[in-house]
Amino acid sequence: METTSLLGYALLGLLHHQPFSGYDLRKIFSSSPIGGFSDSPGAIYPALRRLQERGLVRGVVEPSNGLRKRRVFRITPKGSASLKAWQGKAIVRDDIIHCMGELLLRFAFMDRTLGAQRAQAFLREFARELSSYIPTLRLHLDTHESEMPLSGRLALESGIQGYEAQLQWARESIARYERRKKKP
Amino acid sequence: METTSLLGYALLGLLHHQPFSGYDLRKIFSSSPIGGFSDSPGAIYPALRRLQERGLVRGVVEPSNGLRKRRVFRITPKGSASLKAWQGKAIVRDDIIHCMGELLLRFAFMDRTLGAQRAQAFLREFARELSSYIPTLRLHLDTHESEMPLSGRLALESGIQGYEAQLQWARESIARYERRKKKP
DNA sequence: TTGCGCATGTAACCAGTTACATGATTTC
DNA sequence: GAAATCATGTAACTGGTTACATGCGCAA
Repeated sequence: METTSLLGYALLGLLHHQPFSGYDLRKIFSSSPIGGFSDSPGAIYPALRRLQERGLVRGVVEPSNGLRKRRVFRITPKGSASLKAWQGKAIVRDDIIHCMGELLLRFAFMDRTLGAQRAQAFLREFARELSSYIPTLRLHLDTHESEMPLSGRLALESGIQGYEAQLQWARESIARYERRKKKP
Repeated sequence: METTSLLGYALLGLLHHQPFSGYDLRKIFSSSPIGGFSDSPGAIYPALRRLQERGLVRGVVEPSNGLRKRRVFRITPKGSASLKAWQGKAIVRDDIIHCMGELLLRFAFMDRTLGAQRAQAFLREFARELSSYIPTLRLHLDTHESEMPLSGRLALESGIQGYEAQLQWARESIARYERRKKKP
């Protein structure tokens, strides 16, 4: 079974917007707070090669402004389909617990791939899963409070408040899409 | 250079509190929302073996209530020292960006290792780094707003609000420690 | 001519994932 | 005697980290 790593999808998401060289992508990762991916060549170049081997991107050497030749990668139709399939997957509780960063990454490129409609639907699903999970965390905290030191309780509390902030963000974002639809 | 993985430190943190078998630790990871570690045997048993090889824990076989023998692990003085050194490290911006989960894990066991005083100091450092980082994120969002689709802006906004929630949590937690000091 | 910024890569290493193997004891 | 639970482990694979290697063009 051939799977794509989170880094792979991040690359696909960026390449869906426009073609980039490996070096460009490294700069993007090092200069912007996207996801927190490493900008090391040992991560990005092998990842691009894997995507190419699987036909999701295609790199062609282009001699840029007199400098050293750069290999510019473009996403293929197959790559675009793979990206959209990944973004469109249903959200389950386990994603909330273990893959929050992945969910945000899926959403980040969504306007330009699946469109505003689907992005809104994603946010509604996200909010639904969050609002069903948060009470179970609260319950866990209440029932195990006595066994935990203050720092442990607070660490758990931090997680809960983080989820609550995400939920609030999701609701505000849905409203933002609604407002934009009225007057574009 | 011998380093300890995040999972390794999580195990040390739990074993600092009391001895556990590998199976106990698996159950803890699968039943509680700690960090989001895997409860798979392929992760935990090798991690325990590595800790033992480096003298940070010691496992002894104890025939429990007639069931199959269990190997119970205890933290060693060297393991305890290593745990405390890790928890006591200075917080830098890169920790905020790339290792937020690690920071929370460091804090979660802190009452029982470094004490309430040091835990409070940790929270103050944490709040200081957060409050210096958040404005740079806001700036980044403001300056790059035009190039990003709505979903991209919102994803970044989500990160910022998450950090703000953490900051608020840290301040409340500091206050909680203060209050507890007055009347224990 | 030294060094820096652009640009691409490779190799050794390591930890986590998945899946499988094993074995004892209790319960139905 | 079949199944469930307790309990420990191994092996193949994969992807990211770190560090190193290389090569071009330009400016000091």
